[in-house]
Amino acid sequence: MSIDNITLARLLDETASLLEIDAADPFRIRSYRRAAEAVEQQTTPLATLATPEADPKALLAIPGIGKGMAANIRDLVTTGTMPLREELLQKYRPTMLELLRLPGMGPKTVAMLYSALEIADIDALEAAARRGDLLSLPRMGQKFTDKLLKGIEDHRRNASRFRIDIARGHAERVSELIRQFPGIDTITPAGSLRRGRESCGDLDLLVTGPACESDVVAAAVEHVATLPLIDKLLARGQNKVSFNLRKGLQVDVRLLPRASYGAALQYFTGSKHHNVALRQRAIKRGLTLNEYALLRLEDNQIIAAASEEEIYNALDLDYIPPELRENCGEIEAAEKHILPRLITRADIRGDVHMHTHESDGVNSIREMAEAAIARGLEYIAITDHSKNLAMTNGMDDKRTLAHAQRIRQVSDELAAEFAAKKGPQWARYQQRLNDGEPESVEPSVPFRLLAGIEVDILADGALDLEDDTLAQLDIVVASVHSGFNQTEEEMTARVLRAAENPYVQILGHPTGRKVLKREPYRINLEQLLPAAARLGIAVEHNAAPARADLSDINLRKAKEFGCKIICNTDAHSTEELDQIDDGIVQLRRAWLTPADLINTQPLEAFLASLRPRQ
DNA sequence: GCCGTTTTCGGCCCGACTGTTTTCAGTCG
Repeated sequence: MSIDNITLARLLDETASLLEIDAADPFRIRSYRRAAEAVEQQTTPLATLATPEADPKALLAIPGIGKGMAANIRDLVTTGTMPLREELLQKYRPTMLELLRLPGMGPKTVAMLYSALEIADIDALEAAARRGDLLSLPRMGQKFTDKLLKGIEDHRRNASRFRIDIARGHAERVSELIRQFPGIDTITPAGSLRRGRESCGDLDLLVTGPACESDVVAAAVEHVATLPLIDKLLARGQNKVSFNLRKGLQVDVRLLPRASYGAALQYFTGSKHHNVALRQRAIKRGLTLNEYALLRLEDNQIIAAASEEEIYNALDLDYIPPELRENCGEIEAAEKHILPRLITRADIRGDVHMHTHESDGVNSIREMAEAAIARGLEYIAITDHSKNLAMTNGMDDKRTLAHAQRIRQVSDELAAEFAAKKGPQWARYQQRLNDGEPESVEPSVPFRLLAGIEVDILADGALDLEDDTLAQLDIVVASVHSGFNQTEEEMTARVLRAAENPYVQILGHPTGRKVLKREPYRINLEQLLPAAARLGIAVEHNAAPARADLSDINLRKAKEFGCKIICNTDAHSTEELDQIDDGIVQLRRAWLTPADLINTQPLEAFLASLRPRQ
């Protein structure tokens, strides 16, 4: 069993932490961290590049991987460990890495606790803190001990991160309360939420407006520090407030004058590595970048500060969208003016995976269609569950065909209304005109509903409906919903067999991956994606964070293998159609353009790009 | 340990906050 990139990255990152505890050269530590990040971002499994037969230059081609790190990676791949790591683990204990996750605990403190009291894990630390043993150590008073005990408690209760849509919900609730203070104009979530990471460790909210100017900001800080939803106030400075929400999520609020808002937004959006690279670039130009401004070094003259665009432009770069700021080539692309035109919501024309109350959805066919029209879509497919999913009231062959007939009937009704210049499409157009939307154009084609199915892939790879039934539908999405206890090989073979069925056009949520939850099943994408590309079958990027999706890395893989990629919501209600935004963020992080997705095409072209029907 | 438009050595990003301090080290983002 070969080691995967995520594990490889984790081992390198742990080595960096051990080096920190060992008080090693900070630049050496940084290079281990950078290597870990680089490894995590790779789309090809490094285990295949680290074999004796592989081209030795392949690893060196990755930025941040030099001769030494390549040797480390080869050791990790062949032996599962590496000399430096083993040496450090002789000296320290692996449980010390967990101590570093406690708030206020850094490498120096961990090292000191180990040498003074031989404390190497959380239990021992807690016991020592309760006995008052820590008070005898330098720079450790009662206040530190109390904070540490609370930190241990929080850590035990909730050591996990928050899924992006949950975090965004919290951000909106907090923002609403902050906005009640007079003189607050803008509140922007920064950090990993703005970059569209799938999960957030904490929330960064940047606030600006007249009330944030430095001479009056104290009152606004007071307002934020006393918000009713604060569980525990963590820190409070001149223009910064940190607190925990009851769910355990940490929120950092910064109140900033308008003049430096762009610099702050840039700074706190990150990522850390992107910012480091940007500041290095600034220095080479005789400038320095901090959270207040881009300054000229010689006379501290402000070059740019109010907007991110100004800052990037002053560094001779095109504006870089937050989703790309991971120091993975975006700076070079911005310099050469070759950043991709990333997908936006307006590019998505169709959504061909959703459910109604015929199976486990909550809305009717017509309601889903009207909601899709209201969101500017041109076509959708209704794909309710098939019979194997009894608990969702899945449909047998007969019900499937009857349902298809009703879907086409609604489509015809809407088309008739459209022809008569009535109905939801014209209503939306009229609404947009009234709202004064300049780009609003008269709708020219009627909205279309496609009759589809989300057919179940059984344990042996067969489908649970007859081919004759599938042949009479417009869209067939096939997905796995049961039998997750199979091995990776079995699961891959199962889905591949289903993909051989000529009526299957789309593989629904192919990885079945659930963010921040245990994976329901493992599948070998290195086999599945090329096969899908060869068969002309589309792979779905499921937009819903709550269910399953292709992460940005898997999306890049799918593109590299030449797959047709489609982004669907798998909505079970009209509101869930908005989850397309969560899917788009991942597409953007993967550097995908509208041309990389097939449901950015008008209906006829979209249908033509699907696998041809028999 | 990495890297190169100050290149094979000598650099490598920046500031705020906290707790325990009388000037700062450590942590954090």
